[in-house]
Amino acid sequence: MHDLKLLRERPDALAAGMARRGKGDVHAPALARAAALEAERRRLIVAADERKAARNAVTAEVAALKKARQDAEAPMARSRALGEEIAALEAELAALEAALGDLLLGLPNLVVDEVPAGDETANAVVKSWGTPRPADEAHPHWVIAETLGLLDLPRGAKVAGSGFVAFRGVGARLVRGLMQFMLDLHTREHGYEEVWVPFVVNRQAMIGTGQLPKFEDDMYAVPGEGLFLAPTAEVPVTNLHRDELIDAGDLPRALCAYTPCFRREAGAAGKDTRGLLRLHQFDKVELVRYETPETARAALEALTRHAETVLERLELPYRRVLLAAGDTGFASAMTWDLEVWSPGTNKWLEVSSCSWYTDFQARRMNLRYRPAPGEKPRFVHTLNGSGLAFPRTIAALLEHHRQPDGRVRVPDALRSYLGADHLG
RNA sequence: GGAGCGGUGGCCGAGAGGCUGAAGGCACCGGUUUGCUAAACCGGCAUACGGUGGUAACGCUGUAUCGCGGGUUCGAAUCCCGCCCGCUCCGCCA
Repeated sequence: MHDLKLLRERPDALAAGMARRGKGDVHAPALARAAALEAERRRLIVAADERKAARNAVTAEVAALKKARQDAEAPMARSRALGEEIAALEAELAALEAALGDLLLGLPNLVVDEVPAGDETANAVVKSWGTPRPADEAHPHWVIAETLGLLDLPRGAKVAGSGFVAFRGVGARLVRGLMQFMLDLHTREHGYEEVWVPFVVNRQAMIGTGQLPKFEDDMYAVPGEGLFLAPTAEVPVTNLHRDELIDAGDLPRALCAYTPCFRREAGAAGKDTRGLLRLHQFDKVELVRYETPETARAALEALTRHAETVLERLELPYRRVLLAAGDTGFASAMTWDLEVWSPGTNKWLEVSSCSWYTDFQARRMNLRYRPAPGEKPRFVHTLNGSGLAFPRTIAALLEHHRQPDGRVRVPDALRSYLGADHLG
């Protein structure tokens, strides 16, 4: 959500910013319409406010007359007439603001200057870590996992459909171990507060972080309840402080949470569907930060390092990719993806997306802070990133640490959680 | 699911048709006093959206806001209806 003042005073800047996302002027009609509605909105406010002021004056007259026990019928009639005009203007205003709100909620965030313009072909690898194991397409993770009995794809599909998986035995324990390992790392070494949150969220929360209204088709809805299965912990965790005014002394705040994530992936049928690459339900530990505008950029680097540390401890080669404007998510102003190397599929797999939302989400959530006593509230800057998503991490782990004897070496960091140094 | 009670500013808490953007307190800010701190005293202290003046910080001004949405009324924090949330009790339940 953008500041209406920006729409009014710098519509060109808004349009230019949207254009950097590389999809031509797709937002130009909405911007033009929003600007027109905004002008009309002000006209209606002025008209309505004038009449309200008049009514308030008339009402005071009535009170004075009544107190003096005099006839007040004339001002009462005037007030009634004003009331009807006000009601008509307000009805018009409400309809207009609803339309304007819909338009504004559908406009993406502006990216910051250091984000390259263009589509995903302009994405830039800014960092690499580790030595990727040569491609070994004979041993993709789904083969390794089924051979070792970690994963039961057919039975997952049996109970919920394709895109839902069952882990078994040591595989299930691996999931639990990853959850504990990641939460321990972020809480003990990176200073995050662990939270455990609802896995379903209401519509307002989904609007707050930007999933709605635009991406409703990708979400699982709970019929009749007005609820959605959380597509990422970003939604329940970031919305925890919705509609709050935070003391500056309480910033920054760093929260981390494990949650399952549910995504319909409505437009993705047939793409990367083997094994653990793309699921309707998966697990993730998420990092969320509330920052001031001054600290937010540095916090994005810090949060991304926290996610990278997970990969380093798991001894998995990865690279950091700065997303170009056109590939940057709807609500994000800047995103670094972390991609882990998957020798079994000969691909880099996205396992984390670390984003800085500037004040875009905070406006939608009405999440503010007071910089100093006596100063006016400002919107908080929000950030989040996976630290990490489990399935692709597991895929890379199995493929990368597979030994010639077919067993999988467990990295040191994970051994105490699994109680074993090998799988299989 | 049923019954009762409640939701007021950053926080606590009065108010029960007009004099209430809202008493009082806490917190916070400025000042007086003070060896320092504390205390005491004086003053200040909501937000949003408009209009207007200023490069701006901000000033002046209007409107709205007492959980949300409707209604009654010349006028609603206050009365009525619906909804949401919280607490207590009952029922059901892992």
